[in-house]
Amino acid sequence: MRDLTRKQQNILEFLLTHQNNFTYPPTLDEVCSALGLSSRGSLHKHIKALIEAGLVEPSERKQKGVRLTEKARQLVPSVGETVGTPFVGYIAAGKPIEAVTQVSYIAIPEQIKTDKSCYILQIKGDSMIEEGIFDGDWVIIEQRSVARNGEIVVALIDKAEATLKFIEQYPHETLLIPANSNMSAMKFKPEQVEIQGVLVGQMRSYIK
Amino acid sequence: MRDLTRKQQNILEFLLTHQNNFTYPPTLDEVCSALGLSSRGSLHKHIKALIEAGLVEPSERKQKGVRLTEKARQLVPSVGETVGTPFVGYIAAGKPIEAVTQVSYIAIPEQIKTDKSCYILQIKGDSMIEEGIFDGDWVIIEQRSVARNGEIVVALIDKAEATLKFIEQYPHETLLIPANSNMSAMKFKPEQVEIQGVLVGQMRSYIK
DNA sequence: AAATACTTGTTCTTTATTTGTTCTCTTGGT
DNA sequence: ACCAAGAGAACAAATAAAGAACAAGTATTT
Repeated sequence: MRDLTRKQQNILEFLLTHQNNFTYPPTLDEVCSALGLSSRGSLHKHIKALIEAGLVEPSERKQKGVRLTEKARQLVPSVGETVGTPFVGYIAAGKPIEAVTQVSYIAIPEQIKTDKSCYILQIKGDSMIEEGIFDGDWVIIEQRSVARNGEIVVALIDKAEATLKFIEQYPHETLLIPANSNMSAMKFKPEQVEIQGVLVGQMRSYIK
Repeated sequence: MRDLTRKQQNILEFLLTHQNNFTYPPTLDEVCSALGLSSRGSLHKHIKALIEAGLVEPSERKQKGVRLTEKARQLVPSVGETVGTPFVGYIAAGKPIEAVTQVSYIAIPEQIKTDKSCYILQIKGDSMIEEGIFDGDWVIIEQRSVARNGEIVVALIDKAEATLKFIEQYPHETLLIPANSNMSAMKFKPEQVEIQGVLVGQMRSYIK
């Protein structure tokens, strides 16, 4: 195999960590937007290098998307190490999730994630301050659409605002409860609230 | 091998540690920022010395980062195993650090550690609860023996008790201040307090 | 089925950014 | 004076990005 540049390794890593997130192999455009690129042409050059290295199936102009070879799949990083978890954006109560232009991958320890598919958000705001979740903290969210009462969830309200709150669901209403005594619980009809994930881990940096 | 200066040994040490935590070698700029240098040019002089000593692969102007030679890797047999940051034990205010019998290594993200040598402790107790550090949380500590006022440190008191607190140091006294309004600050003579590290990161699991 | 519009993979050219390298100038310690 | 070390400027090659253009594939409409 010929040497890969750093960028090419990044792309390979992206493909490896996301082969489960796509139902079909992603098209060049999809990979582009996932990586924050705006030109298919730029990406294609990298893909070509991966094809030459025997890591991506040659596609012969068929529009089948980017498919990894068996060889690439066997590459998956050494023994039991956590692969990267995508850092997808910021969450601030009362606003939609603000996606980062370039999704980055953070290798987090298995202790603070689950074996289901997880993603990372960074907190803006103080609504969960009494739970020890501060402005600037990262939270690891397991992607799912149902939760048990008392769990902390990423909830999308009226398909517009995202927020991180405790959830309590009753037959005719759903409560979203902050952990901040200056704020009060909010009441919604169940169909207004869409669960986008459940909190499974948290981390914070004290540097700078 | 010709003699290395102290600085060159530091750089070699960094490179040896780095290779365990990342899939690709660092660029000169990355090494610079890891070591607190602000000039690539200065660093390059040292790298050149390491190349001459046969410890770093010559790079022939390719942008491949600073790669160690096989010879260099064999210098440190132990690091091959010690991937990650060591989890060394539990810290509870008023007790010595309770070391775990078997040290384990956890791969933690760069974001919550520094490039210096770090270790992990698990918290027992509530003395830092208002800082969002809860019972059961893990904290990442950078090993050093000096701290600035206002930093959170692992302090060993009278060579007997370990504790995690804010520190304030004055010429004739040292204050250790909890983040829990039920507890009060403690006052010591400077020589009673030995700093064992400074808090740089924290993480928490919500999985039962 | 044929005609049409839209996607997708591919190639190329141009422009921008990153990286390794070399130099010169300073600083601080011995 | 000597040395290790650092800052910073300058440069060329390597790498990456954007965008235009095109053809073969796919989808939609007629």
